[in-house]
Amino acid sequence: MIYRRFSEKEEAVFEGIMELLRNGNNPYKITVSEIAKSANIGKGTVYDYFSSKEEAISMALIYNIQKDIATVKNLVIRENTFRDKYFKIISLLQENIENKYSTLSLATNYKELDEIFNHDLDTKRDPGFFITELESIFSIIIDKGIEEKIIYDNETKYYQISAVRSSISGYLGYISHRECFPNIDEEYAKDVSYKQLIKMLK
Amino acid sequence: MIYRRFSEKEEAVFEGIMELLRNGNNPYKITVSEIAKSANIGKGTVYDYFSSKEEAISMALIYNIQKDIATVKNLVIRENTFRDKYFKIISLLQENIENKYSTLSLATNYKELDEIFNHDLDTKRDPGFFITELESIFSIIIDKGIEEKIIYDNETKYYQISAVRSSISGYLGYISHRECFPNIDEEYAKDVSYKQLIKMLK
Amino acid sequence: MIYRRFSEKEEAVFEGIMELLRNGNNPYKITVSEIAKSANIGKGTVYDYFSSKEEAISMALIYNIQKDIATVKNLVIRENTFRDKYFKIISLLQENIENKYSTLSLATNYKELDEIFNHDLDTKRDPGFFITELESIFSIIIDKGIEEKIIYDNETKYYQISAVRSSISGYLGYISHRECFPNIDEEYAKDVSYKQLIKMLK
Amino acid sequence: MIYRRFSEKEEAVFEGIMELLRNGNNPYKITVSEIAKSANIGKGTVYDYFSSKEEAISMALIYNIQKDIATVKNLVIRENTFRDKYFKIISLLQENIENKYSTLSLATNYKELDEIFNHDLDTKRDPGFFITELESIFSIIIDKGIEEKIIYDNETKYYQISAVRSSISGYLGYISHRECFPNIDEEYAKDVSYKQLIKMLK
DNA sequence: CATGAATGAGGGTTCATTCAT
DNA sequence: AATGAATGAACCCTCATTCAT
Repeated sequence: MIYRRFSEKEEAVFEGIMELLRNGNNPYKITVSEIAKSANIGKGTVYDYFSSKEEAISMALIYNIQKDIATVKNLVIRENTFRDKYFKIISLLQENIENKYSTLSLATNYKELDEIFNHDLDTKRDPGFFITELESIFSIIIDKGIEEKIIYDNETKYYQISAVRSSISGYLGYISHRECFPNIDEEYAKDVSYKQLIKMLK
Repeated sequence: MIYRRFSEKEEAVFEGIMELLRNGNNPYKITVSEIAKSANIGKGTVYDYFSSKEEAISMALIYNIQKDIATVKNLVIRENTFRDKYFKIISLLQENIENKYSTLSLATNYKELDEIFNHDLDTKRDPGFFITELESIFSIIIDKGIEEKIIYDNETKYYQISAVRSSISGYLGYISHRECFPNIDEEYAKDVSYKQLIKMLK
Repeated sequence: MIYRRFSEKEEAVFEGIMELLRNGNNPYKITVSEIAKSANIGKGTVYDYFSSKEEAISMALIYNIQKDIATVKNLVIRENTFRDKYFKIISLLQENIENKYSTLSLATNYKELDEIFNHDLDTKRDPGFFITELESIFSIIIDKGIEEKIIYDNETKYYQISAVRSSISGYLGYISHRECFPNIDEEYAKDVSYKQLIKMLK
Repeated sequence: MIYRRFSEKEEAVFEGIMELLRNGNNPYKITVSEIAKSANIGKGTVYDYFSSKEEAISMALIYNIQKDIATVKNLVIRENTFRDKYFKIISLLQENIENKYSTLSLATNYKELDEIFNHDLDTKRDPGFFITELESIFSIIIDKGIEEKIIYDNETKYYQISAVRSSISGYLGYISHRECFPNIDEEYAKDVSYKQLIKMLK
């Protein structure tokens, strides 16, 4: 999606913005002054590298979504079994969500980036980039499951991917509203999610 | 959550705000002038009924989420079979999402209401209200499925609810990113979602 | 200055305004809502009797200055000796000043009424009304002093009046900035003022 | 009271505000737009140097009171005789008062600065600063009078200072309401004031 | 008469953006 | 290249005034 390398200043701006978001700042309310201070550069410098505040924030988010997806992919690949891979991905997504500002929940709602920030980026050219990336990770997991014969390969690709998406969403729904499930602990919720995934794919 | 009745002007403001959102306005960028114009009242009048812009928008959203959930519930109850109820709910949620500004996706991310609008509402007192409401609808569907013996009752309540949430999320994921699935039509996606639900609960 | 009688509502407004001022409200910041509430009448009613907020406040002030001057005059006349009359007037002015909102200091700065409230009143017609009134009280005091032979009658009228004005101002200066004179008590300051008056008129 | 130096822009704001006041603008009604225009700077720039309109106005007034008192002091010191010093101070005060917006009458009513502008300044820390400054000038005059043996040194310091304050107030009362004294010319009023001063201190 | 709901002009303040240094 | 002082458009909100009831 964004292929070129970024200059030191650009990355400083990205990191400054993410720092602000991680500290609980509302992305629609952060100011250029705050960004500049957080990035340890002058306010005018932001405009030497970005043509508007919206662009800077949009690019910072996309940059981080990409980075986070890449990280998730690497760590999932590194796990050996189907079960470990699945538990890894839901743990990573959970971490991301709990990190106050979830780049990855933005990834699934990336339309917001365009609509809310009113800044076009390249989503027009490659609108499903993030989804595609995520689904490639899902594929890796499914392939492992088939290899391990834990799940069958008797459904369409769409069905399989959708099943992973569904079971993950189920777990993330629990995480996002844990207070609604006082009797359910994390372990159990993970097990339920895994069980549902297998049932769907058997 | 909000139990009292609203005055004519309050509802005009709510409707004005929803109209703006439906027309694609960014909720973080709409101005009091726009709200007043859209509601056909004077700017000052907004402040006779709400103490701030944030309050007006927050309340408009909550009001509409409640209304939309109630509508969904009524329409789902009205359907006769397990299958019809399930297809009804995913169709209604789809409609809501496609309406440009989805109150119900806000319902599942209602924390935003607090955090982004910085306005407390009553979510503090009853934070899981919307989720609880939605899950009561899921329960109705599950009960029907059990009654029809299409699904079994051999899993925990949490498992059952979570299964509905998962399979719905799966379908909504398709809807939200249809452009990523050029070969999949709506009918098929619905069928997949339904099949996954049944598999999880068998 | 204002000769006609005032209706019940008009006096309610006057009293409402004075109440607000006595409670420390800034006269340039009180609102019509506050005035109406303080006067226990509807906001619209204020405009049935006054053509603007400025007029209401101006008239309230003038009304009260007149009332206060009349009170001072009566109480000064009632005192029997030169000394008692002088001590009476400075005590009354002191009370007025210490009452948070001094109508009488406004009287000597009545230009403010016009300039600050931008409302013409009748000061154009009778600009020195208050001053003249106050000086008639000073005259009464002087006459008594001459009668008692405590002071002589060998200076011009202007000189005599000016002497009273000066010695009173001297005392009020002390009252207004008592914190600057930690070692001077009220009694002593009054005695000094009286002594200065006599010296000027001997 | 305010010891630090002011930047060019700060002084521009001060001068802009004073210009507005000298032109008869009500200090409670001047707007930030007017201030900015009068100071030849942008509206936003005011807020780079002052945190609110009230602060800007309060500081402008205090700054000018200080400057004016310092000027008065210098010019009074420069005069050689008791009589010249006294005539100098009343002339300077007269000028100040006639300048439409009298900083020095504010000095004697400096509580207004706090109360009316609702802005704290340092008056809390040093409430009598202006009064003390003025009285130090009065002292200079008195000392000269004693040196010249025109007045005696047989009264308390408070009495002496109070006498100067009184006689000055007497003259300023004439100036402020000249229309009430159609037969009295300025020269005569000054002579009366001077005579009263001497009588009080003999 | 009396009211207070409704209005919208106008105010203080913020902040994205520019540009001289 | 980097800065931050300066700007002014645009926002939220207040409140004097009106007018239908």
